[in-house]
Amino acid sequence: MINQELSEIFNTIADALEFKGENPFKINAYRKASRILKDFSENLREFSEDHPLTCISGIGDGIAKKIKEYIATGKVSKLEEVRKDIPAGIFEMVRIQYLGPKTLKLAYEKLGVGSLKQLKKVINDGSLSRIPGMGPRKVERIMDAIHLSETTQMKNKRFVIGELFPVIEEIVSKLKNVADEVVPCGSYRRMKETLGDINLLATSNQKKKVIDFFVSLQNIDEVLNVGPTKAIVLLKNPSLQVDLRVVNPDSFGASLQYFTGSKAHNVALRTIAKSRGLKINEYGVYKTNRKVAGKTEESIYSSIGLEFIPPEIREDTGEIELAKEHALPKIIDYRDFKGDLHIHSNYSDGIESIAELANHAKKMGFKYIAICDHSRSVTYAGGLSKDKLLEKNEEIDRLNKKLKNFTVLKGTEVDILSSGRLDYPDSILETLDIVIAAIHQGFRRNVTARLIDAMNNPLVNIIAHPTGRLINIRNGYDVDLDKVFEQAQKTGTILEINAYYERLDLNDRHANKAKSMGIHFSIGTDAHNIGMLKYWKLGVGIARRAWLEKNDVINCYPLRKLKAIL
DNA sequence: GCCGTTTTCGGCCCGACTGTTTTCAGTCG
Repeated sequence: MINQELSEIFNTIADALEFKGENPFKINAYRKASRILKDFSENLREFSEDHPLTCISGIGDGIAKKIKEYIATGKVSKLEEVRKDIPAGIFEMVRIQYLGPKTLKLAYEKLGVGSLKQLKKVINDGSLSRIPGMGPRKVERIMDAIHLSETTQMKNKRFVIGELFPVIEEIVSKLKNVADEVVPCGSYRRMKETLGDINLLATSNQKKKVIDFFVSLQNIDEVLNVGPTKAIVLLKNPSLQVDLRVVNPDSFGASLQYFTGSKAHNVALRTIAKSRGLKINEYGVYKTNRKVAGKTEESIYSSIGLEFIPPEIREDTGEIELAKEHALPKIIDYRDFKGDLHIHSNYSDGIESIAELANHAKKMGFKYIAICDHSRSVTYAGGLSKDKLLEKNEEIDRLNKKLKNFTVLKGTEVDILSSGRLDYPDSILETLDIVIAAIHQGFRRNVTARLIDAMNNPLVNIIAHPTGRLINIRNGYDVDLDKVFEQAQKTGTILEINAYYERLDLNDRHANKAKSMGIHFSIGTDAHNIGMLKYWKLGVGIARRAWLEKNDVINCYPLRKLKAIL
């Protein structure tokens, strides 16, 4: 993907300039561009055809020119130029913790170190620690970091957010024994689909006590960093970094804001504050030495004239400009969610009975659920024969008579076969309240055409997990999403945001694009057991990141309106 | 290299922790 490639190129240019000791602000401009392009929602090649690249905030004439050069020629001459006289090994070593540009430059100039192999040599023979400015402890730290980077292969490894739910929950509940408040922040609070680390914020007037407790928790492999208000540890299993910051209760809002990020969002906020003669840090907002805000997160935003911005959209992708105008859309709230529309029961490959699922969902506060078991061809997942499906319908009818203020919808996740046909005839689909069509086979066979055919059937309400990707496991189907979106727009077909944590499909960027075309969405956990129902929140999180509003998501509709749209 | 509710020039977020220093540089988030 070209965006990714350009992102890496500008990051490497930044590394090179940093090694050379050039203007830090110029370096920062490249880093910023790298970050922007990595998360940019459109394909840059196509985007550049009908937009000036400089309309992207953070991309100016210089970088725009380099992007165009890359599109035209497949290379960026600036990159060739700056890395010409730097050994290639430097670019690998700079990824290792504690090996920054200054340290690498020192080792290069004094000892000619240009590769990891050479670095290890000067560590082992003691020459590195004899350089002025270095010392035994610094060298030891570097040695550990090298070891870590070689043994764990966790280079840039990001964890799927749902996998970390239990890990976060456990640490938070333990910390609550010693701290007043404990809140997970960072990309978890922003509901990104993957997390690189865990950031925890605690409030307490006895900070040291909280920190001491934290660094002595079980399951800690190594304490990387510990001070009076902050500690960083490396967990054993899973092997990831957890940062804890402890502040006084009166700084809670400021710290929450600071620790939630994103970094780009925070930098933009602090810049606005500065232009207004204010200073934002993690303790509050200050006018010279007087604190003017900090207790709540809302107070931080209002102190610099901004509307409150929900965590999930703090990515500096236009939310700040709208907040200045007090014109942010009212994005879907977790409380708007009325029920899960994609659940499997023990009729196919789920664990629990429909009654058990219904009772549990009702306790969770849902108003309805849809039971959408697999269709007959999906034999490996216990797909239902026609007769079995009709039998299931009858069971649901009986159950609905007994349930109060709760409804089970009769559904299916019907397969779109390799031939392009649906796995049930229309006469069967007609007996259902909700029909989700999905591809589980033939991932490379005319996927786009098959999806379009399915959408042309008026009995099909929803397309499940439209791209078929599994995060960190496999790429999606061979599908042209633009065509799928066009067809969904034309036919009024609803697209699923599958909330299972390995899918999250559509993702935030796709959903945002589809919304702009007026497409509606349904959120389904694809739960195969009761424990998976809780991941509905991930679906809403993705919807929020996609800037969807209540009306865009059919799970927010009361039952009558839901049935009407189906 | 980017950007503009002081500006097309002259700024560019802010602080914690570590280690090597005797007041601060480097790295990280």
